[in-house]
Amino acid sequence: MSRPILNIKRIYILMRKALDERLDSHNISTSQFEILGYLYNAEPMEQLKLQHCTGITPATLTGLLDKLEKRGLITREQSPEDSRAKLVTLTPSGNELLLELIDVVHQFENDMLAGFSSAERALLDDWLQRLATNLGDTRYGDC
Amino acid sequence: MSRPILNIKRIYILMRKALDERLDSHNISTSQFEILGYLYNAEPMEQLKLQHCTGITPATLTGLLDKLEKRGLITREQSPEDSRAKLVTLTPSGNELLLELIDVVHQFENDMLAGFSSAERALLDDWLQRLATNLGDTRYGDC
DNA sequence: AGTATATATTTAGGAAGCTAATCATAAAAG
DNA sequence: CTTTTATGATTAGCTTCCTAAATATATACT
Repeated sequence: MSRPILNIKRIYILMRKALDERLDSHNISTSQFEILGYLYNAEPMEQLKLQHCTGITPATLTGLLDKLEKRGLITREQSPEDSRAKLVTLTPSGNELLLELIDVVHQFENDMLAGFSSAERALLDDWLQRLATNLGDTRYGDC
Repeated sequence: MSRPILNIKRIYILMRKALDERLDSHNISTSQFEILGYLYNAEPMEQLKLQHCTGITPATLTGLLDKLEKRGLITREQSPEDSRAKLVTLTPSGNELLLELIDVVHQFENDMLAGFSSAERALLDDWLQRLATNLGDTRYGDC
């Protein structure tokens, strides 16, 4: 019987494992990559905006940023406009790493989608978005 | 830019959260449901076969079965053919619960796929299988 | 101003998955 | 036989994610 939930779960677990292997030499996780990606070529960004863009919860985000900060890939500073908020910025070293990661991830996605035509990839992308929306995805569009 | 990996990750996280909410009153997780499903209407099954069917690692499976056993939903007994192996069986109480869960999950999947036609659902299912295969899925077909 | 409420982040603690190491039993090799 | 190797399950420990509660600052209401 068709059990989409089990396939999604399986794909996620296999994907993370395979991707973690490829990113292992860079000592970075999928979510960490995601965060760096949003900071690329952007102004310093409030953590709150990163939350909205990634859908990652505040508590999780704090932990991820702690690690990135310790490695010198980002900086966190108090926002001058709101002392509660912190502004996150990509460091030059973070920027350099990100450029390498983008290649690795792009190649990985390509391997994962082997056998899918461009049209199929576009449609799959659309469908994944629809699934996320049906599940109550709250990410914003301006990211 | 299209980032299928981030969409898959997001869908998985949202899916588990939403499904956990619906299964919460039954106090059962997605993976626990998956295991019960394979035991439905089947002979006692070796843990090893459950591993192959679900793709869950032995260590994780042990923990999940511990919980199911404690709740009296399954039994574990030494296999007469191989004293290392254990045979897992659904109890009447487990069977009863499973019947309820199937309805909940079916409804959930239906909600998740809202807006998808039957043909689209079939194709999506096919594509998810292909993704899993590309990622090195090792589940067997005879499950 | 002073109090109450709301917001941005952090801390603490839990669930589910993983790998690596261990234990017991089976199978294979000498 | 006895020793080595392989296999089924478990245990211990890590990671990533979550929720709920705490902290600090901002905003709104008398």
